[in-house]
Amino acid sequence: MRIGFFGTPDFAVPSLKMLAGEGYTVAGVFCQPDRKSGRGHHVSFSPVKETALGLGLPVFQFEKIKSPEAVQQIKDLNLDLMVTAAYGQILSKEVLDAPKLGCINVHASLLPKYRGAAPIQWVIINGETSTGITTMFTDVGLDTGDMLLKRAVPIGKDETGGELYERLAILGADVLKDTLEAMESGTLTRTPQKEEDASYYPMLHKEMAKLDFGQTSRQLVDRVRALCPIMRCYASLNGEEIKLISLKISETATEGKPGEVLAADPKQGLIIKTGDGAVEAVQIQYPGGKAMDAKASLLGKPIAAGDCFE
RNA sequence: CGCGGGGUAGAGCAGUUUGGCAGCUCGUCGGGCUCAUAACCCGGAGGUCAAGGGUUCAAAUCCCUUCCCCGCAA
Repeated sequence: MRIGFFGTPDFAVPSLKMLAGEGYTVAGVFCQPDRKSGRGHHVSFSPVKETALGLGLPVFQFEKIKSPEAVQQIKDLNLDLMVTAAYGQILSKEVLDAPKLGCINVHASLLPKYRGAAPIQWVIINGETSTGITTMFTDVGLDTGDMLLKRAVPIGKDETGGELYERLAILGADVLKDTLEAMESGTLTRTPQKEEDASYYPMLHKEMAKLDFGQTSRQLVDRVRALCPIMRCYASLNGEEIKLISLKISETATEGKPGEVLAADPKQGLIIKTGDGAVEAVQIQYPGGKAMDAKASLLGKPIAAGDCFE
C-alpha cells in the first residue's frame, strides 16, 4: 500500500515512524516549509522532516498544498492512501480525491468534541478528566469526517499540555496502526459525527496566556498547566510582566481582591487572591531571567503584600 | 548578520550611570537564648565578579573579543 504522509510537528512523528516500521510504503512525506525560527532566526527543520530524512523518505514542502504543482505532485505519487496528523494546512477536495482509498486523519480528541487545531490544550483548560484519539476519514470540513476508531485516556490531575501531547502522539500512532489493519482486513466501519454533539475550539492565541485572576483557582491552575510548555502564562505586577510558570491551589483563606498579593515571603511563598480563593505561584520568571522557584526569587527580589497582579 | 535583557559566595539579588575596602536576603557551620522551634541574638566559613585582552596609580564598574543563559519576534 502506497501511503502519502502529511504532518509537521512532534505529534505526527510517532505515526510516521509506525508506518515506516510496520512496513508500509511511505511514498512521500509532506510537511510545512522550513521557517526561520528561534533566536538568531536560523532555519530549522520540522520534526517530521527530520524524521523523514532519517528514514530516507522523500520530503515535499509546499507553501500551498492546494497549488497546481502540489496537486500534481500528489497525483504523480500514485497513492493508495493519505494519512494526516497535524499537517497544518487545509486539504482541498482535489487533494483528498487523489488517493484511491481516501485520507485518514489522526485527531487528538474524542470527536465530535473538540474539533480544531489545539484540542489537547483545550481539554485541560476546560478541566476535562478524559480525552483521547479519534481516527477519521478526512473530508473538506474541519475535523468533520466520518469516524473510524476511537480510544479514550484519562487526563492526569496535574498533567501538563506538553505531557498529554506526548502521550497522545504515541497513542495516535497506535490507533492509526489498528485503523490501517482493520481497513486491510475489511472490518473497518465508519460512523458519522453527530453534529448536535460537536464542539469546535480555535487555535491557541497569544492573549490566552494572560491570566485573569477573576477566574477560579482551579481555572487558573488548569490554564497554566494546559499551555505549559508552549506558552508561559503571565500577568503584570508593578509594570513588569511576570511569567507564572506553575501554580497550585492555596488553602490560604484571606480577604482581598482578585490578583492581590496576599503573602510574598520565602517561608509562605507567593500567594495570590483569585476569584474564589487563592493560588500559590510555585515557579515564576522575570523578564530576562530564568524560570525559578518563587520562594528563591523572593529572597533577592521581594514583592510587597498588597501589590496587585493585573 | 532580526530586536532586546542577563552572567557577582550553595540559592536569589544589589553594586556598573559618576572607576577607589566584595555587599544584602536566605542557606550552611559554630555558639547563645528557650519548655521548645522553622522564631530571636552572637560569631565563622564560603568569590578567578562567565573567559581573554586593553586603558588606568587603581577595573565587578570604561573599551575590544569570545563563550553561555533568557525574553520578544517568526
